Amino acid sequence: MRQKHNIDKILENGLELIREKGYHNTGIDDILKINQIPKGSFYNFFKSKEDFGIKALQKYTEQQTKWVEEILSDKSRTAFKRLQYFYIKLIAGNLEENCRKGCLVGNMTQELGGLSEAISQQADESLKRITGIITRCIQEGQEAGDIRNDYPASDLAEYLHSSFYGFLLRSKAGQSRKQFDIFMEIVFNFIKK
Amino acid sequence: MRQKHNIDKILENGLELIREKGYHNTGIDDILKINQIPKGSFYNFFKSKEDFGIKALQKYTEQQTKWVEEILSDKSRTAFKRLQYFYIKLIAGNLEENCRKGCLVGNMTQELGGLSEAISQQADESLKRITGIITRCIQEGQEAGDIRNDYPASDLAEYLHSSFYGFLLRSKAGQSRKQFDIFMEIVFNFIKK
DNA sequence: TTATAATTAGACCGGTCAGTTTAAATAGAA
DNA sequence: TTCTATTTAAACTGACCGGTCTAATTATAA
Repeated sequence: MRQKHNIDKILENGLELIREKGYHNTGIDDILKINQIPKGSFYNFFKSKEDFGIKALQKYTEQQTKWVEEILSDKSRTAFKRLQYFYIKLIAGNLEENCRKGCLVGNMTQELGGLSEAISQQADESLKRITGIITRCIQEGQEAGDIRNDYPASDLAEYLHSSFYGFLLRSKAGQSRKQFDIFMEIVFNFIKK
Repeated sequence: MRQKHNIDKILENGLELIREKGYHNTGIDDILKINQIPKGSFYNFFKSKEDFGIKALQKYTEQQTKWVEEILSDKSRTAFKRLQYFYIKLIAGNLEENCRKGCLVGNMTQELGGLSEAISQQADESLKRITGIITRCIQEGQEAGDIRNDYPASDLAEYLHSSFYGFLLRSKAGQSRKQFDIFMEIVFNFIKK
């Protein structure tokens, strides 16, 4: 029998809900309601809430990597400028949401990092995928000579992206704009050659 | 009537629970159980779960500030070395807990930042207190000449501490040791003169 | 057409959620 | 001692939690 409901759509709507409200603060019923599906269908597609969480994380990561890849492979800018543009875009999106939602990967890592081994693993995988893309861009910049090369590209990528998560977190409590300015100024001052 | 139960102790035990399991994943009943108190007493001391959360945050911040203040005012080391020592200690404590628990302020900011205005405010207040102490130490280092002075001390403090939260978050998903090494190496390379 | 398997549907399960209520115990003030 | 106010105690409320169950529906294969 062909599916009446669209699993991708269910994931996207649910993922957005978890990103906003958190994992434990989002009930299965909330996900059913926003998608207008009965419970039986949900448990036909996903074997548990945790399973849904993992698949939501995968879906989100797919979307993100696609977007990052696009920006960081645009050869019309230098690698350095591409990275700057990437984080400017990220920050702009965050400010539009009043810094209330953040990143699903970061949020779930924080909330479930010590609690669910399966979700920790998926989060780690997601983070590796993104930093992998950033690493390649930094490598390019190092070879071109606009990014410092006294550190391995992978370390600089880890530094860049992990730091960003810190400022993302900080902005959730308040004073958002200023935090991001400090991040952009200092971090890009450090990596430039 | 004098209190039979100790509010401070209730806060400390409850705070530890929330730090481990998260705010929404910790029930009032869990807090009652660990403290061996009935519900009536809890609601006699705290007007709601949110109220408990705020007071737990305050308690935790008190403890933290006291500890930070102690380390960062030890004049037997240079300001730079004091900061290094502070983060080494912080990281060591985190590794001991297998990076599973993190920081209550960070955790609650992430989980409740967009959801509870009252808790966001308390978290912001807590973060300001800590970065304030770090700022003063950096200022000292700038005057003594071992920390770069081309940025305001407050910006460097914000940079240091927010970045640290990012690495703390990252370590919850995996590869902990390596993340912290990158943090220490790069961040202190940047702030040194 | 009939048999089979996947999907849809929602009532239902025991347990837990934050919070209320009522009453007993206990303290200090008078 | 008596009065009053606070604290202790736990049963209780209605809503919601993740998850199960059975039945009806639907599509495909034989």
